[in-house]
Amino acid sequence: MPRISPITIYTWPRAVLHIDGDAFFASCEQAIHPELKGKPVITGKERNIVASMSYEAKALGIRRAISIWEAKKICPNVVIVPSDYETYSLISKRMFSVMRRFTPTVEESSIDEGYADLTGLRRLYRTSYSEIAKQIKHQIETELDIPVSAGLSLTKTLAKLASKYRKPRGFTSVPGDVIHHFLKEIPICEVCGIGPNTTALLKKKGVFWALDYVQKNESWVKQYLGKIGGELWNELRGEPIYPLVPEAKTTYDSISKTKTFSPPTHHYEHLKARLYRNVESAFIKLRRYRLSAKRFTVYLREQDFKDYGIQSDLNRATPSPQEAFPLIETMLQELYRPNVLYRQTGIVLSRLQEDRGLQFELFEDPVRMVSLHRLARSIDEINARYGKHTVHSGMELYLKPGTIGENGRNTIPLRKTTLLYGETARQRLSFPMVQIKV
DNA sequence: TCTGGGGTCCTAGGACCC
DNA sequence: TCTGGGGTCCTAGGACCC
Repeated sequence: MPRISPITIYTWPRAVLHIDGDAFFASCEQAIHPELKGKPVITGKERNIVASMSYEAKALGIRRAISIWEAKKICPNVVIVPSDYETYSLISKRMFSVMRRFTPTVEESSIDEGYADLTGLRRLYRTSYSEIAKQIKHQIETELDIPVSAGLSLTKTLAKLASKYRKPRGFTSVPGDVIHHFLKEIPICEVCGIGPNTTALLKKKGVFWALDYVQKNESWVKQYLGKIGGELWNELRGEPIYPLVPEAKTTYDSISKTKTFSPPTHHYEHLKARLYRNVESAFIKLRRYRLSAKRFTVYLREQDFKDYGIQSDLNRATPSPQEAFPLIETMLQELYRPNVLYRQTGIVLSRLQEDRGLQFELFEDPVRMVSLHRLARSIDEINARYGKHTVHSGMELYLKPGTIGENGRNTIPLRKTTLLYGETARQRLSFPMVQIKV
């Protein structure tokens, strides 16, 4: 038998560019409102938590996830703006379109960062990869008026480390022959994929820098860190494992909504109202993507930050919260302990499928099903026109302080346009309301 | 790090089947 | 008295990311 020799595939080194917006949200605000340039700016007013801060604010010691109140204490004249996600995603789209002018292989990894594969473009532009990278960065910064940092190297992992290396407005190129010099200066915890737990483990094994890591052998890292450990080991050595994924994300594996409230409460109806709000929000998003959900996970977070969840499936995926509410209420009852204070409710929708309209199970009431689905669509239309949660579950009235559930009163100040549906609204309230027959 | 919200992926172990 | 072996699928939970 003749020996069959393996086919050798020769690969050229890739040139991967990582572009990362510097203080992206705050920079967008400064681009749109030039009078804010040079000033400390923070976004996140609507949640009372700093979502993003300009470099001026960072210099004063303001950090992410602190409260707006604390930020004000640090710097009384800090400019506080609500997050304007629509504008940010518009600027984000323009950033990626600049990158796509150079190459179609662009991956949008989040709103403020992405990768571009420049491999092979040297001939086209008759210049080095570094020069092409600098051009892309320059065009983004001048056209959009926002600062970005750029990193260029052989793999996604290296390119991302490179863009982080000098910030803001930095550019770092790490060609193959200097990788080890570069990794000598990178603490292992900075590598994307190495979190706090893995860092702690590696520290015990004497690995502090990215260079220590790549100097271990592959079986060692696989033994301690599994598949991901091996992948990162290769990526850090310049061997590409992770491909660029140019397709835009069009669907989800799961959709969740959680919200923390204070003060914590042990009041059952209040929790239920919070949870129903989460559920409705999650379903709104679900329907926007034309999906339906089969699995539901209900979470309660206790005062000491312990989470308890419970999970259950419907026999068929649904796009309508009405169909899920009975199940969700049962799960909540199962989880709820009267003497515990809770600070957060949450819902996760999973086992998502494309919503292909209605398919009836035996024994189901088709008329009711059709009504429920039409109700959901109508609510979407009304809410699209008049604002989110204009029509919402009557259960949510428990969220208005000083009304039902709190002191037995059942009158409530409503927005003129507030409509209600659901059992609670019909049964418990005596004021005029729009009744929707289900 | 005194703690917000929304995601993805990996893995060990159990259930089940032949 | 001793007690197969292997594959697949599913699940819960952990870890990580922005």
